[in-house]
Amino acid sequence: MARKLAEDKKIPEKRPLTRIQKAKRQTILEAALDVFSAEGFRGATLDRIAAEAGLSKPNLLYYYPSKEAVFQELLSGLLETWLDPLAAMDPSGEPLEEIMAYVRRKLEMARDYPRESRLFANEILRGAPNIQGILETDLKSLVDEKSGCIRDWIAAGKIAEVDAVHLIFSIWSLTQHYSDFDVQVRAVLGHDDPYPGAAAHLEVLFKRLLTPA
Amino acid sequence: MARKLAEDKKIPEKRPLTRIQKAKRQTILEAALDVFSAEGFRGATLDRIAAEAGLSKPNLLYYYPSKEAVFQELLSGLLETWLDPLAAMDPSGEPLEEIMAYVRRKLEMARDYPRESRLFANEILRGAPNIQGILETDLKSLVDEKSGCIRDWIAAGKIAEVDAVHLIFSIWSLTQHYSDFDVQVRAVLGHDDPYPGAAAHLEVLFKRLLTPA
DNA sequence: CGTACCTTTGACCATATGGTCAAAAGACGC
DNA sequence: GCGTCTTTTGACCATATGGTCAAAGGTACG
Repeated sequence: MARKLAEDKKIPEKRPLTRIQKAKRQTILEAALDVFSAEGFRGATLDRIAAEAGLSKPNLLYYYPSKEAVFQELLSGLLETWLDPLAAMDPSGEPLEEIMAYVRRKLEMARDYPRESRLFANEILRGAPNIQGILETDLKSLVDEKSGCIRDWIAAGKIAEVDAVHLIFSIWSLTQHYSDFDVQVRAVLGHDDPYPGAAAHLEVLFKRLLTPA
Repeated sequence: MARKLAEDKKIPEKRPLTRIQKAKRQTILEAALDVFSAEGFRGATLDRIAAEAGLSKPNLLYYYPSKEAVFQELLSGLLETWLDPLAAMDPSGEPLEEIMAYVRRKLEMARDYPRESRLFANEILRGAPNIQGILETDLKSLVDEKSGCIRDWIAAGKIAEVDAVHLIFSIWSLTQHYSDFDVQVRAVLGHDDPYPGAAAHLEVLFKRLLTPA
């Protein structure tokens, strides 16, 4: 039967995926997140992802055409979640509080979504082969917008003078450090939960940096 | 010929390596640093490392018994270099200046030795399978010592109150971010060199954080 | 030269891995 | 119960890759 006008391979190109298909794809992505974030792209194997998802390898490949396809869907799906907190920074809010809220939110994400954080770290470390374009367009324009907003706050004397873009980098690096370098942090800190201390420290750090003189 | 009393495999177990052997091993490590830092452990192949070093694969394996051996020697060889700047922090120096010097030194290393930085980042991201022990012993005791020193400075009123260990984490993350996340930084910043801006920003950040009230 | 050692390599091997395929097994509407 | 479509799988393939080996090519030194 000619399937619509689709250049299909496996899954029929009917617009709507069935519930079941969506669910299975979700299961696969979940398993893939586990494996990719722990082993990196090259280190991850389809067999392991399939096993983790409770499928056979050919069955996985029925839902996604290739290992790369899984990885890329995972990555692009996570990107928006990842940038959400920055996008949520409100130009009309109270400046210092907006920034502190962003810091807190970002640290919570590091704590609650370490796999996502590591997946990105991995991709960027490798030179971002899959998302360089997005970084240069979507990410850049988001940062441009928000750093402009920060600059306005500075000009209005609401927060102390800082380089707005490097401030954003600082927030990223200081928060993600606690997920990406988790083993190192824990090795140094012993077995206590690092996050309460981290939260308190970042609170101090950014308040001292940003509170107007 | 019975070779000494050695459980050798390839290279004879005579204590001193010849000049030539040292040189070749160095060449191999240099090539390995290139490849491992760019592709990660699993992504790197012996063929590529050998090619980069100008050797055949069996020849490389004559100098090192396995891929893992190359990686581990590389890693442990770099560790001390990597921790040097922290070790160099002088308890009897001028506190704020000692810390700022450490920050500057670390940022220079991020700029000048990005491969080393990425190699470590990679290893830690994977859960530090090869150096967890070292982190929990050598690294931990170095950090314990230096954070004690920082605490003394705080008690003496020389710098503002901060969590000493998280301060050290902050220095690591803020500086290494510029090498490990280089593509991202450059994607956002455009094509200018990020380092001058980074240096200025970190100067401001740590001075505001640490200057006593 | 000769000999004893060091170095290098082409050929080869076993395994891992991404991916294919045809056929079996379900689902579902009738 | 039947026919059609979707889903699943066992068997299989090509390639990549870490690693071995025996033999050839140096090298140093008497």
